Parts: sequence; structure tokens; C-alpha cells
Amino acid sequence: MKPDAASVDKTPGVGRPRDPRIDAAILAATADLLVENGYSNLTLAAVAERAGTTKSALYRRWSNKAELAHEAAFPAAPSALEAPTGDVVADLRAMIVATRDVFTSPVVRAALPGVTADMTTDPELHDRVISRFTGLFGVVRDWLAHAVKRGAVRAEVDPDRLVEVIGGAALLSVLVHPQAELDDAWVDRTTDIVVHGVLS
Amino acid sequence: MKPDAASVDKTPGVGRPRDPRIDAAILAATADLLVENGYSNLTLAAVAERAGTTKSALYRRWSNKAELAHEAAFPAAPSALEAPTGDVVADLRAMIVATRDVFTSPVVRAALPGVTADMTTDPELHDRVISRFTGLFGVVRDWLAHAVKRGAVRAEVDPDRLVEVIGGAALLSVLVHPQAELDDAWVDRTTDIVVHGVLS
Amino acid sequence: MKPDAASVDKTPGVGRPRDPRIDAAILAATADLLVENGYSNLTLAAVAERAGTTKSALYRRWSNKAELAHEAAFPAAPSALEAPTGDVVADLRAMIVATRDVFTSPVVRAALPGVTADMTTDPELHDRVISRFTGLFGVVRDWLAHAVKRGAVRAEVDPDRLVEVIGGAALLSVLVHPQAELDDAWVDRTTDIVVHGVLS
Amino acid sequence: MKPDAASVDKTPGVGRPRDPRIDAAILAATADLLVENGYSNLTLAAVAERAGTTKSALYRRWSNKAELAHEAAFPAAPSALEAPTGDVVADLRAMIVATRDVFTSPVVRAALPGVTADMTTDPELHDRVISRFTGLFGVVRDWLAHAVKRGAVRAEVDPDRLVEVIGGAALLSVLVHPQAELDDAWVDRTTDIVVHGVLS
DNA sequence: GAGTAACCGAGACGGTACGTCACGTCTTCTG
DNA sequence: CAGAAGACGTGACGTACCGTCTCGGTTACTC
Repeated sequence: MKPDAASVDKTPGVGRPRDPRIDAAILAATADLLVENGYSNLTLAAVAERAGTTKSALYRRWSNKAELAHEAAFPAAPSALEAPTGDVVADLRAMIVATRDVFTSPVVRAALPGVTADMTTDPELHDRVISRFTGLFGVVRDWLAHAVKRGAVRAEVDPDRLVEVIGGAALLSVLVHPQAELDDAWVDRTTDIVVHGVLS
Repeated sequence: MKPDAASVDKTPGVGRPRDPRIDAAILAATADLLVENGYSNLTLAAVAERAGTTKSALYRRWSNKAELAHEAAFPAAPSALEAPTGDVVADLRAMIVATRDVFTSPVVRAALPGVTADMTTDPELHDRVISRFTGLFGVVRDWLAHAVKRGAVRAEVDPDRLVEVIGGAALLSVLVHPQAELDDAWVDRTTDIVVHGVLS
Repeated sequence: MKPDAASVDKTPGVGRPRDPRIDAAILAATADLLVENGYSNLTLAAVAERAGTTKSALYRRWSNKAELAHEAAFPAAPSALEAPTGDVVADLRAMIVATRDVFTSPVVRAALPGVTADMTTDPELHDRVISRFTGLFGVVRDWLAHAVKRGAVRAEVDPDRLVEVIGGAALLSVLVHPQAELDDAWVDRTTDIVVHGVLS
Repeated sequence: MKPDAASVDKTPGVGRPRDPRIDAAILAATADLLVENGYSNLTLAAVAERAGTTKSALYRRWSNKAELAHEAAFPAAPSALEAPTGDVVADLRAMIVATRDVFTSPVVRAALPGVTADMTTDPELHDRVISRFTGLFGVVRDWLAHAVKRGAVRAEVDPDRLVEVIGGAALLSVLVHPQAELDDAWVDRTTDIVVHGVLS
């Protein structure tokens, strides 16, 4: 992801350059205020003040609250699987742990529902948010293809559904139990279903 | 669920009774406007106007936007499993279909993310929304217990995780693909993972 | 002039009526702040705060700054000639004194240039301001007609020009000398020209 | 009036000299935009763009909007009386015509009220604007002194009041009737009052 | 002919007011 | 008392313009 992704691309070197410290200060202030007050109580004026700058400078970089919040909440795309070990169960468990970690981070927890809500109205925002996770889908798809080829995973498993099942479980769990911590037991039980299914 | 659940309880028979047609008109107008404009663009003034009534009448019945929206979006608690057949695979598929149907209904699609976002700020709303689905958790838990006792399902399966996996998959799918219809192929692939797991 | 002149006429008795104390408080606050800070430093937010109300209530009554300022500055149409005595010179002097008094009032001095400037852009405002003075033109016209009939004034005198000459002299004087007081000497010298002309 | 009057005095010959075509282009663009949009809608950014230059170049020459506008509107001090003929009535009529011509010029009409308004806040601007007309006062004073000495004009006539009466009449007339042209009839009627007064 | 001082374009900066909008509450009149 | 109408205080929104600043690059005088 390029730096300055939310800004309009422009011919560089013309005019006074943007102060990169302002970008960072705004993102940091946004993350702080998200955790402190929640998404719906997040005020762009308050963000600007906390960041030591002004609304104008903020609106020059992000077009609205959701745009800013999702960039503050997901500073980088989650990779979800650093180094596949070849052990299917271990790898899946690692995916689930990584997913759990993303969804339980305080800032994501604060921002996610609001960003999600705004996405339904704003297709541009929707695409921008989703695009942060498309790489992840590819990674899982490749991992799955290798595992199937090795005969470790059934060929019928649809990679997109797998991602949905794992991500959805974490997402729904966070929404239903706002203070739950999704501990190791949660990871174990969820991994168990995904790995073995329900049938005996 | 009793009708008028969100309304303030009042001693009946004192003064002029409320016009029940107004309740219905408001809920219908809310559902319409949710689908047309989305949750964040939903205005209570617009709802009142569309319903042919006024904001006062509306606020006499519901205390705020989220309260109204979730009641308009989930007219009744989803049952998710009408009649268990005893066939584990068929029953699970039926659950997934029912879940899919709830999450893909246009009004739920429009309302859910916004209501979810408001829930994070308003614990009372959170409990009210969650309580619509607690019965469902019990049903699944009972169904699972019977299936385990019959030896049809592995004893390690956590009923809450099962609900999360199924509900989460549908929810995430709807969020990621706003116009997807979640057809039978989707149901098949999702059922496959839940039933058999990924291992070969 | 009807009370509530700036408001849109509406069927009375429907809905909550406007609080007339708010109208008065806003006008008073406007007049105060005009004198204190001048027209260009007049903030509608500050007016609202000083009046103990809010911008919304203010914008419900007046559509912009100029509209409000001119109503605060000219609470009633100046009559310019209370009781004609029949003595042409005395009556003219009284007109000039009245005109001087209007233009030298602190709030008019503060508001007039700004309102005048906004008038040139906003025809609606222009008409509204001018209409405060049309009655005055009629009074002078009638007075002049009587005087001409009595043979006290030359028939060639154009009443509109007469008003322009008197009002213009006061206006220009106030603009050129912001702190001048336009004392009796000023009145005498101006009256002298208007009454006798320059010719010997 | 020297060109470049509003610019900061600078030691000449050091560094790159200013491009005089930019001065002209800015003044022309200002005059155009004043007539098109009026003073209050005049944007310095728009002026710079229309002139094919930038705000920096503009602010290097004029310190603010009013400073620029009054220089664009009054390119030279009005003389008001080119060559006195000795005929009092003819000379007065010539003054009134000259005054009328100044106040009815489109640029002046557009700029004057706004500049006047800003003058009330900015004493420096006030002096600068007034100084454009002081020469004129001297001319009238001298003319009047000669006329009195010849016995053609009454000794009581105050020259400053005379200027106020004539200038004020034109100014007020322009303000009250934004599209009026102040034709010869207007000049005749105004001259009549100033020359003969109202008494019969 | 190398400095150097001021220009020029472009555009971001902090700041401030604008006018709008929706919220949820309230006050009045009418059934 | 319910209902309609609509004003109320509150507070955030996103926009616009102000006048300043910081760039990279460009003229010209001066040494």
C-alpha cells in the first residue's frame, strides 16, 4: 500500500508539499479518539484539535469520517498467515489467531461497526475497505490449493467460503460479545469445527 | 414478542388510546426508507412524513432511531430451524438457508450494519437486539445435544461456535458482496465446510 | 410595519409559536455587537450566544447577516418630520436634524456601510431596506406639494432630489468623517444651502 | 498618483524586478470581477486566476481585498471640475455631471459600497481612500472663494457642505436606484436645488 | 561569471465563519 | 390524553475564503 493512499494522486514537487507529520498526527489522534469515545462520537473537529492541526488540513487528506477511520484502524493489510508450516491444522489455527487478533484490537473494535455501516451507503468506501483484504483472499486460496494437491485437504473446500467462515466467526463474536476476549479456548473450539466439521 | 415492545409501558384504558394504524405505518415507512436510502440516511422526520404522522407520535413509541430500525428490520425472531428432521446434514443445511434468508432480506441488509454500529455505543440496545436471537441459541444447543447423544455429531462441537460460524459466514458474505444473492451454491459450499471440515 | 416582518408569513396558531423574547434578544444582541465590533466582525454565532439562544433559532428568523443587521439598526422607519409647522425653513431644518440623528446613531453608523454593501448583491435585501424609507418619501412629497401650493416653495423643486440631497449629505458626511458628530453648525450650514441655494 | 502606490516600498535594483504586466492584469481582472460578481463575492484567488497569476504575486502588491478593490475602482482621482468657466450655474452643473459620472461607472458602483464598509474597520484604508478626494475639496473651496469674491455666490455657503450635498445626492441616488442612469433630468433637478435652494 | 536577492508558479498551512442538517425535547392548538 | 405542527437547544457537518508559508525554479542586478 502506497503512503498517502487516500490523497488524490498529483504531480509531485509542485507547490508546498504536505507535511507528513500532519498525516501521522491525524491518524494517531483518530485511533486514540476511536478507542476513547467510539466511532459515533468521533468528531473530525476533535481529531483535528487533538492532532494539533485544523479541519481544513484534515479534509484535504480524507473526504469523510469513514475514510479516515478505516485508514486509522487498519494501518496495513492483515496478512493472516505469515509462514505456512505445511501442517494444515497448525496453519489454520494460525489463521484463526491472526483473524482474532485483528478483530479484537481495540481500535478495530471501535471503528469496524461504524465503517461497516458507512460502507453500505458509499460504494467507493466499500471498495477501498475491501481492497485491504483481497491480498489475504489470494494467500488463503494459494495455501488451500497446495494443501489439496498434497492431499491434505478435501478438494471440495471453497477458499472464499473458508475465509468467510473464519472471518465471520470472529466478526460476529466480537459484535455479539463486545467485551469478550476470544481467548485460546475460543480459538480451539473454532479451529475444531473448521478442521473436522461437525460429523462424527 | 409482544407487539409494541419498545413502547413505554402505560396503564391501559386511561385517556385516548394510541392509534395502532400509526404503529404499522411507521414500521412500514421505516422499512421502505431503509431500503431506499440506507440506515445512515434515514431521517426520523422523513419516516414520520412518509407514515403520514409526526415525530411526536413516533417518539412516543420508540426512543430513538436504532430502536425503531431494528424493530422494523426484524419483525419477529428468526427461528432458524422449524422442524428438525433428525438428518444432521439436512438440518444444518436448513439452518444455513434460514440464516442466509435473514441476512439477505433487503431491509435487514440496509439496517443491520447501522444498528450494529449503534449497539456498540448503547448497551441497552445491544441487549435488546441480542435478545432476539437468544432463543435461537437455545434451539441449536438442544438440537446439538440430541445429535451428540445419538452419536451423529462429535462431542467436541461447541454450539455457540457453531452458531458463530454459520451466522458469521452469512454476515461477512453480505458485507463483502453487497449485491451477491448467496445462492444455492453458496449454501452448498458453506454447508460442506461446516459438516465435514477441511481435512481429507 | 407589522411585527415579525422578516419571517415568512404563516398560518398562525399551528404548531409551537415562536418565542417573541428570542426575537427581541437577538435584535438587542445584534445592535450591541454591531456597536462593539462593527459589521464585518459581527458573527451570527456570537449574536446567538449573546442573545442566549442558538444559530438555528436565529436562522429560522433571518436568512443572513445583512437581513438581521438592517432590522436591528432600523427598528422602525424614520419619520423625518413629526409635525410640519408650516414654516418652510423650520420644517426643513427639522428634517435635516432628524436625518442627521438617524445616520449618527451608533448602531446605524456601525451597520449602514455593511448593509449597503450587501444590498448591491442581494436585490431582495435591497428592496426590503429601501421599503423602510418609502413612507418618508411620501411624507416629504406631500409636505412639498402643500408648500408649493402656498407659494412658499418654488414649483421646480423635485421632492425626490430634495430627499437625496439631504439624506446624501448626511450619509456622505458620516462616511467621510467616521467620528464627526454633525453638530448644530453642520445642520445650519447644510440647511442654508438647501434653503437658499448658492446664488447670491 | 504614482503607479504601484500600494506596494511595499523596496530598495530598487536588488533582486528580480516585478513584472509590471502582472500589476495591470490583476487590476483589470479585479475590475472585471467586481462588475461581474460584486464586491462581496470577489475572491482574491479568483482574481489571481483570472489574471493568470497567483495569490502570492497579488499579496506582494496589495495587502488585502479592499486595498486592491479601491485601486482598481478609482484608477485616478476624479477632478470633478476641469476648467471653471466663471459661470456659476454652468460650473456647478459641470461638477454635478462629473460627480454623477464617477458614481455611475460600473466598477465604482460595484466596488464603492464594499470599500466603504471595509473603511469603517480599517482606518488606514479610510485615509487612503479619502486622500483620493482631498484635492477635489481644495478645488471646490478655491472655486467657491473666487465666486464669493466676485459676488456671484453668497458668503454663507460652506464649501465642505456643498461637496457633501452634491456627492451625497449622487451616492444616495445610486444606492437607492441600482439601475438608474441618473440622466440629464436628474442633473437638472439636482442642479436646480443646489443653485436656487427651495425658497421661492 | 558567480552570488544573491527578490521574483514567480503552485499549493498546503492554521484559522474562522459560514449556512445546513438531524437530533430528541418542548409547547401550543385541536380532536 | 393523542395527534398535528412546528419551534426549541444542541452540536457536527463539510465548504469557503482569508492571509501566510514553503517549496522548486527563474530572472536580473552586483561584485
